[in-house]
This record gives sequence, C-alpha cells and structure tokens, in this order.
Amino acid sequence: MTTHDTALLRRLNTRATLHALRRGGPQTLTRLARAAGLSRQTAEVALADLTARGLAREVAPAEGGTGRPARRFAFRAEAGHVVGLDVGPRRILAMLADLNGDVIGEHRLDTDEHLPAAERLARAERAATACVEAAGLARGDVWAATAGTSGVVDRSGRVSVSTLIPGWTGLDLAGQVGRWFGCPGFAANDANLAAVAEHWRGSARHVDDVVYVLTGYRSGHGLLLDGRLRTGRTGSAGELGKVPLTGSEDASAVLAGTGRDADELFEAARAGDAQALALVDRLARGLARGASVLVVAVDPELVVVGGGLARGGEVLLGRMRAHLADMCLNPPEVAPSTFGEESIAYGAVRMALDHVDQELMDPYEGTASQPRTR
Amino acid sequence: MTTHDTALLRRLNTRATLHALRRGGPQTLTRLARAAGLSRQTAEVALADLTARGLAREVAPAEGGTGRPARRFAFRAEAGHVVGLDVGPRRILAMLADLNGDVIGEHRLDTDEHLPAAERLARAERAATACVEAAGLARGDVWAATAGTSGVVDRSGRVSVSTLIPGWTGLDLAGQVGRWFGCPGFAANDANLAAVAEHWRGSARHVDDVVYVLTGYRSGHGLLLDGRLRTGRTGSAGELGKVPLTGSEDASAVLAGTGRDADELFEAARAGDAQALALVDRLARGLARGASVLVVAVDPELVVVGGGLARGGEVLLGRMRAHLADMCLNPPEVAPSTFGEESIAYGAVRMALDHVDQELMDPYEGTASQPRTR
DNA sequence: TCCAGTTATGTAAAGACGCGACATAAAGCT
DNA sequence: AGCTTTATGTCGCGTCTTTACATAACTGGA
Repeated sequence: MTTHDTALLRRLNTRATLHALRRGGPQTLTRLARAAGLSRQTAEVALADLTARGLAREVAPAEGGTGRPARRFAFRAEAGHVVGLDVGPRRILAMLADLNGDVIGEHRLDTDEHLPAAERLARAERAATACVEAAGLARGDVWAATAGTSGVVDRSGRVSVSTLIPGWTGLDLAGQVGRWFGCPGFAANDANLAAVAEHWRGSARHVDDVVYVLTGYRSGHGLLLDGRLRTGRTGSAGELGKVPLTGSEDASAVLAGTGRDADELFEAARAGDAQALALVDRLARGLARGASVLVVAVDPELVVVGGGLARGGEVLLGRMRAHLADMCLNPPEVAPSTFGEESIAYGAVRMALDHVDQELMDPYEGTASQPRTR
Repeated sequence: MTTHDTALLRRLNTRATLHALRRGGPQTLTRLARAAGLSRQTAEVALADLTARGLAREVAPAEGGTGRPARRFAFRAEAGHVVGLDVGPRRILAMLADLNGDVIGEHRLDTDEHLPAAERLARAERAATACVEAAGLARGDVWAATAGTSGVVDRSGRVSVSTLIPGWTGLDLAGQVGRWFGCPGFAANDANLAAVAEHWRGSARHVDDVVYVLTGYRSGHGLLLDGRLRTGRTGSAGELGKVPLTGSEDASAVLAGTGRDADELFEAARAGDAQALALVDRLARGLARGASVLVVAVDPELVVVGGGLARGGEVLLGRMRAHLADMCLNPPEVAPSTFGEESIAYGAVRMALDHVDQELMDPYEGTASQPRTR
C-alpha cells in the first residue's frame, strides 16, 4: 500500500469519472458528476486530466434541449488498441479491437495441422500485424495482446503441453506475442478464452459461474467462477485426461464408425433418423460425462457448449441436458455458444483488455498515458 | 460507490493503521506509522479514533531502549467476539473466539444421531451460550456467529439437503444462529469450513487453491480457490452424489466387510499385515477417485485429508498419492489435516471473523463501534 | 550529578483537494 | 424584449496530510 495523501483521492475520483464515462456513453458534465458521485468541479478536473491523457474528448452538444447547451464528453476508445489471437491447429484468427472491445479488424488464415511451430508463429504474427496495418496503426499503438491456443498454458503464458500442435510444447507464447508489439503479452488455453468471451458478451453474460465445453476437433473445458477465469496451479484445470469415467467416448471415435461427418449426422437426426439420433445421443453422453466432472466439482449456473459439435443445436443440447440431469444433483442450464468459432480470439481480446483496464483504473498508478511494459 | 471526499481518506488511513496494528502486534507509534505508510501524526489521529471505538488501547512502553520511551499501542482483540459451531450428527462443538481468532472457550457435546432437529438445535444453542457465559460475556458481545453442518447449505445459509441429520433439510440454520445472539449469522457445509480452517492456520496456510477431503462417517469435499470458499450456485460444489466413477467404493462398505474399525485396520496395516494393507489401499483408492474429480476440475496445489480416516496417516496418504498420480495429469501435494476434529468449528470461527473484519475494514462504512446487524 | 546523545512528542505552517454558494452565460419560449 | 432554464466560471471554506522545528523524556558516560 502506497502513501495515502490527497493525490490518491484525486486518482480515485478520476477513476470514478472514467468509469462513469465509459459506462454511460457520451454525456454532459453534470450527469457525469452525478453518476460518479462527485461534484461538478471535481468531475471537471478529472475530465481535464483524462482529456490530457487522450482518454476523453469533447463532442458536440446535444441538440434541442432547454437551457444553456451543456458541453458533452465521450470516452476515446480509439486511444488504444489490443490484439486477440486464436492460434489453432488448422486456423489462425487475429482480431484488432479498440478500448471498448469493438472489433475493428480481423484476419483469418487457414493452416495445415502439421505446420512446424516456427512457421505457425510467423503466420500468426503476419495475421496480427496485417490487422494492425489495415487499420492504419503502428505496432506501438497496440497496448496489449493475447493469444489462445490448444494445449495446457501455464500462468506465465507458456505452453506446457500441446498434443494437437507439433513443436508447440514448451513455447513461451505470451512472450512471443508481447515481443511482436512491444507490449504486455498473454496467452491462455482456447476453451478458457472462449468461456471468457461468452461471459463477456455472449450466452453467459448474466452469469458468473460458468463451464464452457469446447467440442469437435479441438476439445476442452473452460471454467469461470465469480466471473474470473480459473486455470489452476499449472493451467490444467478442466483437462480431464486420465479421469476414470464410465461410458465416456471420444467424439471422433463415435463419428469414425459412421461414414458421415458431424453436420450430416445432425441433419439426419433432425429429420428423425433413428440411427442418427442414437449416435447423437452417444455424442451427447460423452460430452455430458466430461462436463459433469466440472459441474459436480464447482456447481456452476450454466454450461455453454461451443466448437464444432455445437452446430448440432438443440438436437445435441437436449440430449446433453438429459444426461447431465442423470449425473448431477443440481443440473445447470445448458446453452449454445454465441460467438461460435470467433469466441477464442474474442476472449483473447477481452483478456488483453483486462490488463489495459487494470492499468487504466489502478488508483495507485502514475499518470503516464500508456501502460507500463513489463 | 459513495462520495469521495476527504473523509474517505481518513477512513482509508484509519483502516491502514488498524491493519498495521493487527499485523504487527503491540508497537510504537512511529513503527506503526511506517508500517501503514503514513506520517506519525496521521497514524496518531487514526489511533485516537480506533481507541475511541474500543479497537485499540495504550500499553506500557517497552523497557530499556535508548531515548525517550515511546508510547505503545495494541489491538484490542477482546473488543468483540465470534462464535463458531460444528453441529454434526453425533457431536456438537461450540467455540468462542476473540477478534484475533484466538479460541477462549469451547463446549463439546455428544448427541445421538437420531436426535430430532428441534432438540439438536436447542442443544447447539446451549453449547454456544455456555461458552459465552463461561467467558463472562453477554449474548450481545457476540458480533457474528457461524455454524457448520453436514449436508448442502445454500448461499443464504439454509440447509437444502441433509441425509445424515433427521429433519435438517429446509432448516434456516444461519437465521437460527443469528437469532441466538442478535447478530449476523452464517452457515456452511462442514467440509467447506474445514477447508477454510486449514487454509487459515493449518496445513494449507501457504497455499490458495485447496481441495479438502472430509473422510469417515461424515464425508464430503471442500473447495478453496484464490483463498476463497467456492460453494457454487446452490452450495453443492464438491457433492459427488451421482458421478459415474469407476471403481470407487464407499469407505463404510469397505470397512463393514471386515470385523475391525478403522483404527484397528490402520494399526494392522502399519504392522505390515498384507490383508490390512490391501484394505487400506481400497479405502485410499475410493478417496482418491472422489478427490480426483475436484483435482482434475480445478487443478489445486494441495489436497488436505481430514476426518476420521485421516488418522490413517502416512499409510493411507501414501496410497492416496499413488492413486491420484494415476488419475491426474498434474497430481497435487497431499497433506493431513492440522486441526482434525476441531477444524469445522474453527473454520466457522474464521467465517464469522471474515464478516466482522469486512465491517471493520470497510472504508465506506460509518464509524459505529459495532457492526450493523442485518 | 550533570551533560550529550537519542528518540518520541507537540505545535505550527503550508499545500492539495473537494465542495457549496453565488454570479454569469447561453439557449428556448412567450 | 424579457423570462425561464440549464450550464459554466469563480471564490472561499473546511478537511486532510505532510514537512519542519521546537520541546520532552530517558540512557549512559564523564
């Protein structure tokens, strides 16, 4: 804890003003002051500070009210940017977002799953920088960047185990990503980031305890408790590798037995094909078995299902609900993902923003306009 | 967020002073000021406030230093008290503690497991009030009280399911306990409270992600992540009722097959009896299976084993470690409980103190000397 | 016994901050 | 043009914290 002089008060109030500004959109000074619980003068001083730091700007007054027109201020979301990446086995997706989290650029890239690590990294960097340059920005305009990928990612952002991506194990992904832009870099597991995205603005936005189930070729579990990501000591929370579950089958094994791919299977099941329905039920049971471990352990409010198999929609989800009800004392809700394939990169954006917000909002921070680099 | 005037600064500094005072024990003004990051005068003002509220007092100066003897101040742990209860099927344990969490009175009571709910409650109240009166205190001197019990306890402190205690389901335990003393009352599951106790001052004190395994007649799991209790949406986190685990057996079923009780079994195993060792291994496997669900879900740093079977010591724990290593990618440490049978009541003390501390430390609070009652 | 050294206490002044109050400015409406 | 309404500009006050300096109290050695 630092010194508690009146300067702290100033920072606290500036923070409250910034918070109110971001929350309430463009608004007048008096409204802002009331929202922040401050006097007009104090809000004015805070706003001057924020303007000097590039975080606020004055906009045109509102038309047609009675009385003297009030000056209005808005948050400058374009003051900084973050990059979110999904570096998967078969696909790379880069997103560029402003401080509001609005995505202002994307770059997608298909890759071969056998691509060597070094080349995969180079492509990921190209995808990310392509976004940035397309938006007319320089590398230095990126304040934080996060990458999601398949495998276990530890607290420091290093890939400790990856079975799906060749040469990936041992990679300091967070460090790499940070170096590309000379900013703080972070990395996390794909299912975890998808969970973050759904909690941020997706299916889980009204709920703080969520289990996310990533299905399909890339599979895994993400866990959010009290709205925060829980990855465990080594980052392997939700990695069910060796749990002795009865009757759980791998989805690809189930599918391999049939001649069809997942979409065909779901289509047939929707049409009422009994054999297809039975197969969907087996898939659902396997997913439910895995999810049940997390559900029983943490008793969440909601299970969000995303990834390839989520295209099965209600046919699959309905069966999952039924199986979960058999396995859990308090079965949670089950909902499909909102962001689908984009959820991982979008969650990466959110994680990068988390860091920026923390620096922006920290009252014990200096007044430097850019977050410190580590 | 409330108004951020200079009074907040005062409260903030008073809080910092109180924190330093509690943390550093009886100490001089200048040391206190430095520890709190404040000037001597500010600390002095804060201390005057704390003294007026009964939370601090002046003690005799230290002997024999050079220079003018410094006035010394100490935290008044006796300014308030909390009660922690363990209301089990066969036993009731009440603890009275001061604001430091030092236990200054206990009252133990054996009960029949078939005792009706109303009578069990009456006995629990008697045990709790006996503690309070034996310490020469009145009911109003208790600032918060918590009860732990067997069964699922929801967020509001109501017992939603209890299979072990007759008539317990539906009981508003938190409300009852609060009414006894006219103070805020709380209730939680026994395994959860045991986890809290071990994290507070026991085997898990250096670790923030812990799974606690309560074994024996009362069994269950407690979960702490980031040092905080996680009970889930309905309070049933860690209740493994219906998970389809292979090869998991109930401990009592294993023991029933033999003619011996647990202690005899462990004794024989320690002496090298092969049959006993095999039985201990089966017990250990069952416990490990259950724990593995939580371990795999949240990847904790430590598993603490408490309750009746924990008396098996290393004979049992060693086998549990071996089985967990087979079931988890990253097996955590496994340690025995520190507080044994007292951990539940002691964890209840801690939970009550959490509430008191929050009221005491909340800078947005008024300056009333006693926490508000709800 | 006295005095220097050391450490704590008491007091005053200054700087920073937030707020209330009042006067002033700029728009719409009659 | 004048009134009403709402926002802005400015001033002074009270609170809080800190720095600076003078004073008090105790120890140990001469």
